Order: sequence, then structure tokens, then C-alpha cells
Amino acid sequence: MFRALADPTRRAILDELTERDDQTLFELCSRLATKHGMASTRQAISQHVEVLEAAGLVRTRREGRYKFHRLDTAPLRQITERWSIPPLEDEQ
Amino acid sequence: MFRALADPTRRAILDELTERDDQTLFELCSRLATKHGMASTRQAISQHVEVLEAAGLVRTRREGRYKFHRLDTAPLRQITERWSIPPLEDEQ
DNA sequence: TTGACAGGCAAGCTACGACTTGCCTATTGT
DNA sequence: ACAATAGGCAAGTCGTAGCTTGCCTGTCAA
Repeated sequence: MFRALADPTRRAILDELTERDDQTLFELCSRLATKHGMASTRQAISQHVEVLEAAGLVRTRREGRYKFHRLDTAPLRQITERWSIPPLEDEQ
Repeated sequence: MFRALADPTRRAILDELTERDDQTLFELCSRLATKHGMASTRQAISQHVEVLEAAGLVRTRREGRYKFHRLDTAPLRQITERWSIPPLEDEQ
């Protein structure tokens, strides 16, 4: 899962899913291209999504010929727990 | 900094510094070898530390011929803020 | 002052990750 | 039925991350 976060395109996918859940692969492709300025092919995105799925950061649901993607931030807790991140105080 | 977290050896270094600050490079080497079972050379660890420094996750202080390493978890906040991790409550 | 110790620098090797290309499957609409 | 659409599979290319090797610099103790 740490490896999954290492790639900027994958982080952009997480960003995209943060502000809008249940996107299809094609939606993700076009939105990444326009809003994040990343010109990636569908296959590239598809492979990134696979990695994110394997890391448990993205859940997918098949529906007809569409595959919807949903963000799951639960695995990210590992990070805050492992190195005990100080609870974010108001940094002036 | 995400890339810095992607490597298991580097995460082990952070773990090591979590439970004991101000270790020298040689200390880190031997402790990683014994406690974490990672047989890495000094140069390898040194390069990992460089990456962690560049990511702002490790602060160093030179003292004579020793170089002490200290953990800085501040950059990790980015993660919790970026994808709004729910504040870890007592789970169950 | 000189040898032992802590660490740095730089070039080279290797393996793996990101991406492409080409073709295939399955679902839907007309 | 068949074309269009959403997605999957697999092989191949290329760059770079991680590691090693060899040698160099700087500090301290005898």
C-alpha cells in the first residue's frame, strides 16, 4: 500500500475519487486528463487502479459493462498508527 | 515523500528511529540487521537516509565524526489531511 | 602523527515499475 | 444480428530505484 501511494498518477486517482465516488474507468481517464493534466492511456489508468485495489485503497463494483470505483481510506490509518502522528493542532 | 515511504528498508529505519532517536548511521545499520533482519550495507542505509532527509522525514545533526538521526513525522500530516483520514477513534 | 573509526562520493549493474501496443471479451442499443 | 462501447489480457520497451564496489575525507585516540 505504501508502494501504491508512491506514484503521482495513483495519488491523483485517489484525489479524484475523494471528490467524487463511483466513477467508471473512462470517467477517471477523462477527468485525470482535463483536471489534473495527466495524459495517460486507459490501460495505464487501469493498471494503476489494479494496484490501488490490491492495496485496499479502492473498492470496485461491477454493474453491467461498467465498473465503478470507490475510495477506501481505511488502510491509510496504518500510517498514522505506525508512527503515531501528532493530532493536528491549529498551526497558527 | 510518498516515494520515500515506498521502500520497506526506509520504513524500518523510521520504525527504528521511532523507538530510539539520535542514532548514528552505524547504529542504524547494526540494529536493522539484528532486529529487523535486513542485511544491508552501510552505503545502502546511507542512501536510504538521504532519501528520508530529502523527504523531510529525518533530521540530522553532525557532531564530531558522528551523525545523529532524528525522526520528524510532520510531513506525514499531508497524508491525513489530503484524504481526510477520520481521526482514529477507539475501534471496537 | 598515525592508525582506527564514522561517514561521503561516484560509477556501474540489475531488476522492477510505468507505459505502450495489439488484440480479445462482454454488455448494450438500434 | 451487429456495431459501438466499457473494459481485460499479455508481451515488449525504457527509465530509474536500490544496491554494490572501490576509494576518499575527516575526526579522535594512542
